[in-house]
Amino acid sequence: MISQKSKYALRALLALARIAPGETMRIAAIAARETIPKKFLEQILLDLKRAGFVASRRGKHGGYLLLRSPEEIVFGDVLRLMEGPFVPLGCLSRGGNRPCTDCRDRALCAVRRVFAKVAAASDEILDGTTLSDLLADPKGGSAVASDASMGIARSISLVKM
Amino acid sequence: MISQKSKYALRALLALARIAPGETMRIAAIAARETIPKKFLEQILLDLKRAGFVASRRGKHGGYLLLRSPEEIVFGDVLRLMEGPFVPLGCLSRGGNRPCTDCRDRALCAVRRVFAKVAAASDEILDGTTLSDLLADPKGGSAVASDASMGIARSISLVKM
DNA sequence: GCATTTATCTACAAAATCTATAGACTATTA
DNA sequence: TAATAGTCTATAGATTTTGTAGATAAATGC
Repeated sequence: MISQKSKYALRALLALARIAPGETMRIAAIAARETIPKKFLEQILLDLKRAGFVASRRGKHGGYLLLRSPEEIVFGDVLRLMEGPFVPLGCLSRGGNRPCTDCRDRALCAVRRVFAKVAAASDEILDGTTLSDLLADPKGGSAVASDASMGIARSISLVKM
Repeated sequence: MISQKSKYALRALLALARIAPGETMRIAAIAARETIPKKFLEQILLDLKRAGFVASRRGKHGGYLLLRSPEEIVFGDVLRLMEGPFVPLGCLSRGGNRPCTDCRDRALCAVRRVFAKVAAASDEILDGTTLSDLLADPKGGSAVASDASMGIARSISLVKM
């Protein structure tokens, strides 16, 4: 389950993506517009700033602005910043293959292997979607085709183990 | 991130899948074999029992056994039992389309749409993997092909929105 | 310079969730 | 009827999440 913090971060970035390039938006304005607790949002924006997603200006006419263009702001990057590695198992940190501490036999590793697939499939979507995908087309979201019905998922190609 | 509880549940089921059909395995034995706190495992097994995955016998020579065959025990079902709906956003309960309470504008819905894809991709893997997949082939896990390298994910076909 | 505005920082607190433990109880078997 | 093994309810400790408080620092306009 994604945290409120991540959701707030994505919404704040989307709010900033909607203003004119070079302009700023105040924390209070973002908070009001997106229904986010202001003091909580402050911390989130600082995290986003330290990670280089946004910049800020102080004083009158201050506020926040995007530091990268919406095409360059990838969902997966934002989520990994806010949540730590977005993986279903602790031992599955991005690219890492270190065993879990309580992984004594093949059984757990088998479990791990399944969740590695889940993580890879999630990353594929999250790393293939940027802010601009959401701005451009309210129906779409990423380059991935989407025309099947809920229960009838068919195949995923090339999921890394 | 998957909970310890789910991991324990899957490991316990795998342990039961490895004994001869019709035989039982005691809680204490499962706990020792899989390094799971015994009293915690008790609760987990009760949940699994109420959901119809396992049955139990009391008294001497009692214990637990699988109620369904390993081919019929689907990862996704176990996880949804232990974790609630395995989706990245609260408003994405299985099949449901009810809006989030704080989903005021298109922006958040756009966020929601991306995570719907993630949920669908996860479900596809988790619902396509059974206990028997793990028992049969320690290298495999599900029917999904897996031969790409980590960073080079390519395409996912037919992810439901 | 001074007041105002706005972001920055550190610490803390309330709430929820996760993980696990305790202990009394019930059913089964020998 | 004693021993074994699952059942049930309550609770406690730890961690994480979510949010708040209050002081500080920088920029701007007058």
